[in-house]
Amino acid sequence: MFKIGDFSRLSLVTVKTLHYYDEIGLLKPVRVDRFTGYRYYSADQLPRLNHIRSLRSLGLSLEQIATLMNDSFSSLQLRNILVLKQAELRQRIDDEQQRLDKVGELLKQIEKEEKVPDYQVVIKELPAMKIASVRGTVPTYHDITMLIEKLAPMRTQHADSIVGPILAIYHDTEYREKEVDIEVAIPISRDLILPDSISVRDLPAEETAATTLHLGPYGTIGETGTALMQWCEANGYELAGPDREVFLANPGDTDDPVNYVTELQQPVRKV
Amino acid sequence: MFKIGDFSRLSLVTVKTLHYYDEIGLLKPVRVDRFTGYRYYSADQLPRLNHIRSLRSLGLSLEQIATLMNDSFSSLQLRNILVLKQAELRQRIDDEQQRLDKVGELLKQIEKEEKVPDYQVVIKELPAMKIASVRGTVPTYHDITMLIEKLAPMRTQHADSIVGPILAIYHDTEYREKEVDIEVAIPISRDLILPDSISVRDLPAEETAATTLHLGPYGTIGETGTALMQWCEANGYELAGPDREVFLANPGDTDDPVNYVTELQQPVRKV
DNA sequence: CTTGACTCTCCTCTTACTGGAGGGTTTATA
DNA sequence: TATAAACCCTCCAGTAAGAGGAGAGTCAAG
Repeated sequence: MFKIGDFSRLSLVTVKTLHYYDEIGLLKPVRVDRFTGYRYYSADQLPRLNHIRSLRSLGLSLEQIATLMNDSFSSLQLRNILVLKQAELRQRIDDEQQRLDKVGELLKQIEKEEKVPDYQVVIKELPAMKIASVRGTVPTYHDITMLIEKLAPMRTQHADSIVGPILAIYHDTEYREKEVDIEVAIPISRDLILPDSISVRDLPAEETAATTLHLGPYGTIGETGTALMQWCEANGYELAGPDREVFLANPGDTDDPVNYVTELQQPVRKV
Repeated sequence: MFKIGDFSRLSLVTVKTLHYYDEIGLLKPVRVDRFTGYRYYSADQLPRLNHIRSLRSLGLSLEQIATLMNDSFSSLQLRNILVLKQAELRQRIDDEQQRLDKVGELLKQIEKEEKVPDYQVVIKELPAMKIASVRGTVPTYHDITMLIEKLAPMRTQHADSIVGPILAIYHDTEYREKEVDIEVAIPISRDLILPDSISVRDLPAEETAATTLHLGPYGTIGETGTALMQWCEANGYELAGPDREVFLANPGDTDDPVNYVTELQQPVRKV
């Protein structure tokens, strides 16, 4: 029988860890002195401890290890947990790899431009969503309100199905001041039965989009849009689909135009 | 100005997270009502929050982000932190990949044998170490004590340089009962000036070794060794170098032979 | 005026330990 | 036999980044 210090040296596991394993019942000393509280371990416990450390080095949690070792661990249980762990590890490696790529790109940008990149523009993924929308060609950008009004019944009758802020999709492939082809949409959670004027469709995901926020009234939104396009060009992206405006905070939410928040989204592709 | 709930919906960041960022001073609301304690955010704070989330998605800690954003963040600082993160991510991916490989191997073994693998045998890496040693051919295994005695001055005069338990290396390429070529060694932390009978050398690392514990007196250590060899053969490893015995708990440490602990180590290579 | 939606602070919980304070025990030495 | 060094104990606090919840106060609509 060894005192905890000796056992620690034998096993190359710290005393603190042994205390902890005792506390959670994973590895209890073979004897505890009733009066002094001293823990005594026997050499036979080394294999169990090795087993624990071995499973831990695979990344299993102590809880998983405990279940494995208590329930007269069947190989089937072990297999299940390992398969789970395998999936988790694959996922994690994937994530970390993506992060690494992102970090690398950012670094390249810094080296090249010798300055901090412009965080006003954020590259992100636009998730797929189901939308209720009206599309039409209106005389000027301003007349978008006509389209928005057509969606009014949504707000009143299907408020509980709305899962996101209203947005506009600009279908013109070129910029134009007049006769603009706009689709106004509201994200919904499920198919709805709606008047003919409103259609329901799936808006597909966009893998990468350059996005930026426009704060305040809509008067200067054109400049913000232009700046976004320029950013895309300057950073080696090409436009890949109709751009969107997401009205995060709009006249329906707040009274003071200074509080309006709009996200401009431009799907892009790395050239 | 938005109440925290609205700001949370705008930014897609939970209220709890905003509370936390306020608490650690990373993003303070633009106004806090003196009487109700209600937090009010302004739309201008969205870019900063986006910036924070963007850096976090790269895996930076909030502390790092805070320094970056407080110190009127220079691109040089950002670069340094990113390079650091890059190295860390590479390391992590490497580790996880190794874990994944290990898990995969273990799974294959389970599928094949339909049983829980034998945890008595652990595959691990033997680190390189500097040793003080004596090597000689002794009549029988038992006479290893003669060699150990030659190392006695180490224990008395250089006790503070000893960094591990005493071990034996069996240099015979074939098993033999008599005239055994043994090296007895003690791991040390630095070069020492020693009598001619004791030499100092670097013991190289072994990438993979099958190891097992032998508990109790040395009488049956032969059987344990044989079992280890058989395990290697059965599991598709071939022997790759002289085997070792590490005397984790030996007559110098404990009186009762039942407490002896010896680790048998056999360097191997996957065939 | 009430109801329901929001918000506040404060508390605990998460993993697998590490570090330390304050106090008792063992063992070797003088 | 006294004492010092080494060893051991329990209990507490802390880690990162919030999540979850209790209990109480606040706000807006009908």
